[in-house]
Amino acid sequence: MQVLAPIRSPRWISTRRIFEQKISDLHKCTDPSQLKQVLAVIYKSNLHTDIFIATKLISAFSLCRQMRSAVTIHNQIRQPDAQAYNVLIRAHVRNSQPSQAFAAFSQMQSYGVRPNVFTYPFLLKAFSGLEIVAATHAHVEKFGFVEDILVLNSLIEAYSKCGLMGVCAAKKLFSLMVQRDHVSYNCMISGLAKAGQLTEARELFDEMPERDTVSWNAILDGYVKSGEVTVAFQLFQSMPLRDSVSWSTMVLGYRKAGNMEMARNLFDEMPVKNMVAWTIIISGYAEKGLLKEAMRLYNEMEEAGLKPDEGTIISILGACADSGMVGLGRRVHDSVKRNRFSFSIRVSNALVNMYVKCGCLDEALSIFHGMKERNSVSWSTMIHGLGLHGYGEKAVQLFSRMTREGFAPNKVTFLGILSACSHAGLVDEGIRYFYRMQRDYGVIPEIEHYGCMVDLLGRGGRLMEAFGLAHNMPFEPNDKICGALLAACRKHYAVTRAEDELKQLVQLDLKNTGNLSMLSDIYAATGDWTSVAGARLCMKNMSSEKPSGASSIELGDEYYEFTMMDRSHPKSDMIYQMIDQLGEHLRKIGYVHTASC
DNA sequence: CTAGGGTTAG
Repeated sequence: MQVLAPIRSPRWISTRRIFEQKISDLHKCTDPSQLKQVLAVIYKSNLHTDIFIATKLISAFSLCRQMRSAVTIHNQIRQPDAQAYNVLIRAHVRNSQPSQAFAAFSQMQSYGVRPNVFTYPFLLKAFSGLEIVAATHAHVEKFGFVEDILVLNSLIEAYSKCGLMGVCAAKKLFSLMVQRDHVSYNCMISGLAKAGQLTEARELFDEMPERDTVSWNAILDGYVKSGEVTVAFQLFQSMPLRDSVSWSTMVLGYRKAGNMEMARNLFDEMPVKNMVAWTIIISGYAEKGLLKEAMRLYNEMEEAGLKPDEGTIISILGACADSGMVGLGRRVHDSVKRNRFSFSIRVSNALVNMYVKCGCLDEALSIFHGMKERNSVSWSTMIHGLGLHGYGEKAVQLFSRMTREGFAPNKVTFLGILSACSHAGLVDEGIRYFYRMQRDYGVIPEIEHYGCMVDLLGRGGRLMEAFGLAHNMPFEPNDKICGALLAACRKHYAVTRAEDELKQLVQLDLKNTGNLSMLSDIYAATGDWTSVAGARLCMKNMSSEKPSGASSIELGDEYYEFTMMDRSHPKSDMIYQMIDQLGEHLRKIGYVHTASC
């Protein structure tokens, strides 16, 4: 970094003014080791207690995820003022540490430092949840900032992120505002659009005195999020000014509608392609299983001199995980290493998840164990991953290690450990976790937890308990629950015993081909071939409405996806011949195929 | 202070 070049020895620094000049550009420094050098020089000159210099340093360290240094510097300020706290709060928010942000705010109050109007916008960014936003609102009233447009805009934004109730509160606040600027309108429009209240958002948009591009983008996003690409596109075409946000929103809209051609056309036409647009288009191809295109664009992006940012990496890795594209995943992993993009927790989590989902458990484990810092997502992902690969005992061990290291398991962690127990046949262990979850950790079971439990009991052969739980749980059974019950019946040949209950449950989701396929297996096991034919016919009729599950494999540079009875491959005749030969061979060596499973 | 992509759950 050029700014730092002149600061070579303490001799250069005679006065604080020189430092001020050098330090005003400090936030441009993205290399932690360079920052540490600067810090050393500053310590020598004993200027680290200076508020101005310290706040600059906190900002700079927080931008390259060096929060420990940022906090240390803050603690050494002699008499921190509101600005010093604001910077610290923003630093925590930037690094996804909402509870630390709140802690800083509390500390500020306990030291009697009065917040200013800039405190709340930062603070509110850290919060999610109606209660905490409402509490902050009360605080704002107590300290007499209710007239400030900056604070009110932030409150509207924060409220409208809290679901329908929050949007109501935001509307109320908005209507009571004496003065509104374009930001107030934009916050409100975006909030309404995100809550799906498009008509109201549109009305507000139409009545706005002045529209800049941000308002258009907010309403555009609303239409895209609710699946109205055509309306969005009409709006897009009538916009007076389109920026990269408008373009990328439209590209996302078409990707979501499954229209990658149109998404690609728009992407190609984009005057300035930024990281977000690249991310959307590459993840789109990856999500659809179009490995070559995804790979080609990824290379093209890097050749254009663009370095993927954290969002890009996380997004593409997520798409790789969903489609099993370990090749692209490795490619992304390589560029993370090459660009010395320090492995943030979220990037590492995304990598662990990708390797787990692509079947590379060893690589997932090695990244997980190499992480300097972990959060509950890291633990949950790894626990679930171990379970997925059949290592139930290891998952249980990791769960204990997680709690020993002071991480509170959340509802997702329990889904992971419950499914791990289920896969490994650890029935009693699983039941214990289900109770501990509620008693020791106050996690209230949701329908997914009941799904895991039904699966756990069912697989373990405790069918009646499984059915009992499905009947008595405080939720209506869904297709997942039915699926778990059907799988259990199929596995344990408990056809007649469960049939009545089953029929009742199956009514719920006849559209799920996976469940129907299991049902037909069960009929086959009892020799009820008429019902088998019925179920198969039903599936065939449905196949036009809903795609059935597909499997995929990556061989060399090619990625193949295939479904049941798939004949799309040019060599499918040969493939099926090979399958027949394999079957013949298996029969010869004594394998008996059963119609059930 | 306002707009776009983004890690854990069958």
